Amino acid sequence: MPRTIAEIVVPLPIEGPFDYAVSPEMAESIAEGQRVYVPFGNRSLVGFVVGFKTQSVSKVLKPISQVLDIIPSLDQNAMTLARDFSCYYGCSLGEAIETILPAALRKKVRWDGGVAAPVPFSLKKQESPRHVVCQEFLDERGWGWLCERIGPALKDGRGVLVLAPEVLQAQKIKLRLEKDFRAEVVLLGRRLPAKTELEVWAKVKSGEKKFVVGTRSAVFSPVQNLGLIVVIEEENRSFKQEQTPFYHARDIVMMRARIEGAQAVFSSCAPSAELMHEARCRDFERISLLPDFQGRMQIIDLSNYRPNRKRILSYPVQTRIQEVLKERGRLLLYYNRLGFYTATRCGGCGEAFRCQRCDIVVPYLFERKSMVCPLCGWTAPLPDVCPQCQGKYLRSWGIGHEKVESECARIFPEARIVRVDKDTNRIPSGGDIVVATQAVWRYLDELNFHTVVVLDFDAELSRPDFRCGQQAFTLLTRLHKSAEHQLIVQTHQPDNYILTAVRDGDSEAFYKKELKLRQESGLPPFRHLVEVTLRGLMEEAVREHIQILYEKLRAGQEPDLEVLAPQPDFHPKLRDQYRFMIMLKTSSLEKAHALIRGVQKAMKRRSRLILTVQVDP
DNA sequence: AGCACGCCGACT
DNA sequence: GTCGGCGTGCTC
Repeated sequence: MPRTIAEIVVPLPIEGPFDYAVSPEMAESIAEGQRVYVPFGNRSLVGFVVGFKTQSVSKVLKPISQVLDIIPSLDQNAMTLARDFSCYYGCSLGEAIETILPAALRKKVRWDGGVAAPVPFSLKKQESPRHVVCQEFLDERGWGWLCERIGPALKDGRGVLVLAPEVLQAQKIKLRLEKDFRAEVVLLGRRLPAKTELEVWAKVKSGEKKFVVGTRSAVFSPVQNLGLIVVIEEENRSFKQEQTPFYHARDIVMMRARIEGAQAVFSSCAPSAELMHEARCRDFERISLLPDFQGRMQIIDLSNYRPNRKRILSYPVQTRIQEVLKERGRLLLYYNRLGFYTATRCGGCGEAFRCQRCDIVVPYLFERKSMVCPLCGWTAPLPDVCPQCQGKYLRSWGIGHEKVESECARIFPEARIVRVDKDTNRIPSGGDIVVATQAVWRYLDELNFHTVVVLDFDAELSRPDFRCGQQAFTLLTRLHKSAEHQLIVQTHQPDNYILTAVRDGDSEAFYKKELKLRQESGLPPFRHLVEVTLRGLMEEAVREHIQILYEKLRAGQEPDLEVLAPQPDFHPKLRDQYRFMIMLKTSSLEKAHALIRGVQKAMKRRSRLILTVQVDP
């Protein structure tokens, strides 16, 4: 086909593509997947060539100003991935491409394609390889097993991509892989300086480097002849991008595996229920290398000990701590609530102090001598008098992790106590008792304890998040390993399925029950959730428009496209913005996105209201 | 997403 | 009489 007109998409939330005239001298070199610089409205943008045609419905075509790539930044596989991405997440193709490319290539820079043109690899693709879920800790055994999977892929000359949830882990894994395989491994991801990212990216794309490790965004690494994708700690929420276009690396792994004929290997001590369901439906190979922890876990039913809210340590736990200390054992007390007190109230007017920007009751941090908003970081010292009524009697209450620390100091005066929270920036050494929030997670590989105590298991289940059960299961599974002798859990619901599954080492029981609950509620992985969020500075405006939005969406409801009534978001106010959301339930994302797109177009675009769409939040 | 165009309120 | 607020439409 003569290349007289190019179809070009731009990285904006608008459907394309747009047609542009190709000058005769460009016609020779222009190709699909290239970046181009094009006039767009009254400005110019970096766009992407997605096709060619000889006729256009548009009367006047603007010419492409410049072709920015010699070798297309996006090869055939990347283009297919971008298309799948935009359909799945309901964003424009241009936005999808922008997320796939390294940051440096989103700007108007020429790119010559790196050192060498891609070597034409043999197109020997495995015939839909069987994916694997392995329940394991990355201990000697688990690591060995993983290496046995990576070795053959490398030997076949195929590319290998390894994803870890955090940069620190990715770096450690890189070193470990380099040592074990005596091969060069490159680290790739958005955290690198843009220039470095581009350099490494180019070497990967050219086929010069084919062993890549990285975090979430590395899932887009243009690894050539991709044979294997390994996902470490698959259930970790870091694999979900928390900004538009809110993609989940696991979804991208599955897309790429399909497009490129690669095998996916998921490693986790507690894989997500979503993955386990897919493993069952699509017949993944399933392996468990989990050690037997039978008899290590003890459940303390708090109902048996006169519930006293001021006592965070039940009598049997106190006794146990005393014993462990006597044996010179080390303890971890897990308690995921920051601060000394969790709230402060004026005795006069009864008002609790809230963050001005997020409208939540703020905890008091003893170490910082101030109230700190856990959402936006707003901080203020406790005032002497109530700003509302000038009352002098301010009262703080509620137990935070600092309070747990001070309780321990009082009850066990001889023990050295260390605290771990998100302000801690190194592995806590020493200390007989470590009091920690969820921030301790990143140190768990380095730390082992004689005994681990989960002080408030019920709190883990009280969040309004349908995945909190999964997270509680992951937490307990992980802590079970760190507790060399005993894991003690304080709870009011000793028969909870998560607790019993972990205690009995019966993860199947957990997945069975968890998936049954999800199915009954029509939640992922059985149906997709699409969350439409509207946010803005004026509460009334947001309320009013979420209602309008709801009515329009509801008009397009279908049997398999359920539109739920508007609700305040999980954080109804965040950094001065009010947030409301509407949830759609469907098994067809195309349907949901089509409906939302239509409604968005029909809705008057009100000033300063921001609408975001999230698939499976 | 930007940006221009266009229609109604408080100012040099 | 205008400056400028925001609501609306368009971008090949």
